[in-house]
Amino acid sequence: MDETRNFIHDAIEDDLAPGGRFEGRTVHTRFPPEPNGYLHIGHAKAICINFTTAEKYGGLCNLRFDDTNPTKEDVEYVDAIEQDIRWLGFDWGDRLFFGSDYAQFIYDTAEAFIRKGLAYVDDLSADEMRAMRGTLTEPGKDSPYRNRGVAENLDLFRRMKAGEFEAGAKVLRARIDMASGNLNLRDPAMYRIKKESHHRTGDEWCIYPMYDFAHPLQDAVEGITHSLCSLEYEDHRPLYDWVVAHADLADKPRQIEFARLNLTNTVMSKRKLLELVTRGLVDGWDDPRMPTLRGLRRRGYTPASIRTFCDRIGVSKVYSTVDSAFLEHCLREDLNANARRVMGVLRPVRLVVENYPEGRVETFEAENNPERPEDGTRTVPFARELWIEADDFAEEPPKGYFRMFPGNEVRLKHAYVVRCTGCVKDADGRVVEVRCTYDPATRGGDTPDGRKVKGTIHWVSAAHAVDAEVRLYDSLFSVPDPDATEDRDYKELLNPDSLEVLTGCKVEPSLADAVAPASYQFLRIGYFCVDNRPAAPGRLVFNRSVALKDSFKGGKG
RNA sequence: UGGGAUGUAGCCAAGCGGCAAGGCACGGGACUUUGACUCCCGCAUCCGCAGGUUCGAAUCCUGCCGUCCCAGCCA
Repeated sequence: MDETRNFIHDAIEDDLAPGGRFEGRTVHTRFPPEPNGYLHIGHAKAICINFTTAEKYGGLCNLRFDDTNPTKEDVEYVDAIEQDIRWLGFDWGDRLFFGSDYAQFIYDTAEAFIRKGLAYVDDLSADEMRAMRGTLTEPGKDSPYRNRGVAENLDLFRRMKAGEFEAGAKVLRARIDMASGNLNLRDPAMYRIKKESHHRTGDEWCIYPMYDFAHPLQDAVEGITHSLCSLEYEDHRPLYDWVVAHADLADKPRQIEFARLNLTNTVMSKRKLLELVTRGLVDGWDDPRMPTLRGLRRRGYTPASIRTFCDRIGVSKVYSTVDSAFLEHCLREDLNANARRVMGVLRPVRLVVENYPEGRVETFEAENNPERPEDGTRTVPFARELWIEADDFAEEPPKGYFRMFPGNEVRLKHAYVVRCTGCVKDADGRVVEVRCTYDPATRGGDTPDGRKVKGTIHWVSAAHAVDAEVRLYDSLFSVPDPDATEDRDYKELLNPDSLEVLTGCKVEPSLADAVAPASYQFLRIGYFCVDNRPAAPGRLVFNRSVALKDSFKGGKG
């Protein structure tokens, strides 16, 4: 983590250098979510950047809920957000803050701005204000209330606070420059009237500060040195600096913007994610196909894999969309190293070992993880009748196929080498049973005579197998960039095959008591986790986190 | 002549005047009791384009082109 570099680190090191803006200071960042929705992988990037940047320089990172708009925010999200950040493994110590806690301070600062002639109360309606703001290419016009005296402004502002005016009747505006090329500087609103209960301050206030006024003050009060945010705030930086410059505070935090994360085959906007949930297009915020942290968690993503991902995608100011395959790669890397291997048959077909005595059962020791010998072994039972993957048998093998087909030898992982003798089909010609004979000399799967057996397949003893439901997930959208397709509603681009539910799957008995959040590698298939929503007693549900890579390019098996 | 950013491989991304890192994806090979993992090899004579400065430019200068963001009393 120390060797990663980006332009933010460069900027911080300049600031810390002798003569720099923050020479001798402790680097202090913050993650400032608005409690109006669940966190997603895009937030994870911001969380990682803020926490790891502070850590890199021996600094601190605060968690601050940016709750300045009572109409959109809810306490229910606060807990969820805290949980998700903790789950990722970050710790804000005792530095949990709420923007609303600074309400009085921000209000006092607003009065100070009024006294300095930097703000005025405007009676214009929202529509009138918009009409007078000008356009991208034309300057705006001064409001007729722009030159009210300090005393009148102060009086009006206090009466706004006292609740004398209805919502929308008046706003406090910064007095900057109605002709600025930067629209954010055309006398932006600083305070608006909202007669609504706030999730923390209740009915104490009926005026609430706007982000542009509140955020820089919150940063400054907390002693934030580097306020890291996304690119769309670049245009707001002059305003941020303006507020900070005129506020009566020693600290002058520096805002630095970076590009937010986009991922292929998914959407990241809160609005769209919310719509997917409310329309029932997914199974809630924690649907394993959702890019929310809760969705990823339920999918089987580990905190480590997400942090590695965020670390490796880098930080820059270029609008970018990262290939989801890279996120999957990071998950496989983590799970390959840490997930125990088991055998599970998703689409079972019966295999009968003709020369194996009926009723006989023997057991084999199977390694739990070849990448971690210290994880030891487990016992798997073997008998005459087994389940194997339907895909692992082909009456007429495609080119390059080296699994089970008549006459071919294949190894049953950990057990014996068997030779396929044929199959039994039903009236419709469907294979219902595969037949084979085993070579007793190959116990454990070795070939004492040194002969090569190319194929190795997984299996489960029919008599000992445990039934399970397996959910196969794929990408939520069938196109790389659902947001970019303007001629079609993004909901039409949902991948119809993003979920396939398989019942009657057969897994080895060691999985009988598996509980979330355990992850396993089902040999030769992929990584699966126990679904973290409570299943009916005795029922096992596995979610596929990500499939194993498969370099077999032959025809369908 | 609105303002602010940004263009390095299919996708991320280093690079900061000395002769194009790395990862993902992809292709080939080795190994293999997972067609996984691992390991090799390949993958930008070129850095949006055009000029210029320089012994030397992706890095500096000029011009052009493309893309993104901004007209909430949202954040």
